[in-house]
Amino acid sequence: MPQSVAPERNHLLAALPAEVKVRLFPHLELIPMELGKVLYEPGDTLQFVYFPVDAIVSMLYVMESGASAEIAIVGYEGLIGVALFMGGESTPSRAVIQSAGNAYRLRGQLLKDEFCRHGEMLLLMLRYTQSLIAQMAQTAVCNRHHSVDQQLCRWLLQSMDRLPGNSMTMTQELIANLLGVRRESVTDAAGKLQKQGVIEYSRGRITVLDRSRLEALSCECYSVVKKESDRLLHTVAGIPRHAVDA
Amino acid sequence: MPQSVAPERNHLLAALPAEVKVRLFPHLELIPMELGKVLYEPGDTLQFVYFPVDAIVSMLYVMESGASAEIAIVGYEGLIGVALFMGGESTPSRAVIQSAGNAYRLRGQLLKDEFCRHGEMLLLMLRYTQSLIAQMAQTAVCNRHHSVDQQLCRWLLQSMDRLPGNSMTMTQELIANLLGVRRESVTDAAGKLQKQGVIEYSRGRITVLDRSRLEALSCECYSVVKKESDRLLHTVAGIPRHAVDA
DNA sequence: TGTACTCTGTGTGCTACCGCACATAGCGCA
DNA sequence: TGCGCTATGTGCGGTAGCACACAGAGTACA
Repeated sequence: MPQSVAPERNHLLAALPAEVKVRLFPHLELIPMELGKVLYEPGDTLQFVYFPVDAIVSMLYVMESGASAEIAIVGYEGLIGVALFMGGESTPSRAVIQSAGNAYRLRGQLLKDEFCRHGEMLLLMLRYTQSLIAQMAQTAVCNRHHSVDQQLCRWLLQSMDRLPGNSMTMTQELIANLLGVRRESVTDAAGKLQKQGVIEYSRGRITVLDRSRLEALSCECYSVVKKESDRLLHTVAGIPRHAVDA
Repeated sequence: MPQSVAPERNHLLAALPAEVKVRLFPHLELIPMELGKVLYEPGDTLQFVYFPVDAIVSMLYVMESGASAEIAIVGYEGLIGVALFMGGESTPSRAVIQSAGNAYRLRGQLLKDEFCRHGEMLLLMLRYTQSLIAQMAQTAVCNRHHSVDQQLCRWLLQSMDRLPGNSMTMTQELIANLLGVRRESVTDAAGKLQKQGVIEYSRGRITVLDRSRLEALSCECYSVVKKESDRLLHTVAGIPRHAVDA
């Protein structure tokens, strides 16, 4: 399936000008991303950046106690490893594959070389970083003010946006880790949604049945983040957000 | 007191190479920052960036319900308005003066011009932005996992780091808004600290009496953020963090 | 076919924080 | 000196989420 993993399925790669593509694409490596694999640990010096095409990666913070929380979700619309071009080379977060798939990876040095040409690539990367900032900020307030029920809805929507179809492989245990809550709380929240016919799940597979209802039940955080990242990136890429290659 | 408001009291301005200072400093305007004033609202197109010298600014997210939460604190170590050079021109957050003082402001266009020279300024701004990202991420997990007691300690430390001396003007009501909790919860937490002799307060003035104890009572978030921003910026600026002009 | 394991459901008691209501106390200003 | 405002203290009932314990049920694999 050479077409279904074209680099352009990543929106950032797709948005690059032709001349940049010519320089970079030969150096892209398609890497299979297996569920649960860790792309980098806090403090690791980043060697690569990853452009997901059909995988989803979680940026996760882990505390001393072992408790954790997801601070951002990255899929085909983005990239993993902004610290590399921001100058820090590493971050205090962990990057974990949340949904299996593929990603293109690029040697950090090559990205930096392109970055230092100060062309469209730099501008695009910075705008993407700003959308990531918006997502993280919203996560912070969401953690403060919204119920697990609402957050589960938000999380499902954000994940589904990055996947083809309307179902995904994901246990409640895993969702709980990402949201930073108890597994039982997720069971409760998911049970309510299932009773209402909004989602359906069994043994690690979740299907969204009524997306509009899910949006209504979610907190505002979902749409705020979506609007902001559309504003920052959509016009650039010129590619509809839900575009999925057949 | 011309010396006490030298642009170099802002660490980012201080860290610029001499030739950049020559270009930019003539355009800096010293602006008094009054408590509670809003520098920008969500969605505003930013006209200026602000480099605080002895003021503190909160980046605040306000929800539809009116509930709010601080996502980052900015003082003399940083700048307000990263969205300007990140390419988005605006952000979904609000910037409010949390502690009165002064800041130098610079026309956005001048900053962007300098930014587009792709010199040291660009690198410095990006590294600062990364430290801001770290602070926001930590705020997100802190909101999820730590008690109001711990968060109050963290917040006091982060604020005190940005002020000379060991006291500040701040009501519990205001702190509650920033932390996104009830005023009474802050009263409780502050009362405990006062009973232990860690802080002392009355009618809108808080004094830290035992800083090391405050650090011990705080969650790890304080030191994690501090270490990361030191790593990203300290070596650059070459200026000790607690340096306060006499 | 059955066994082992993983995923999900449920109950009990506990704590932190919330929302509201109201009491006290320091400070500014007439 | 006293009035009024603002900051702080406190109590009470409600609820969300936690920790722990354990029960059922689906799936995989022998």
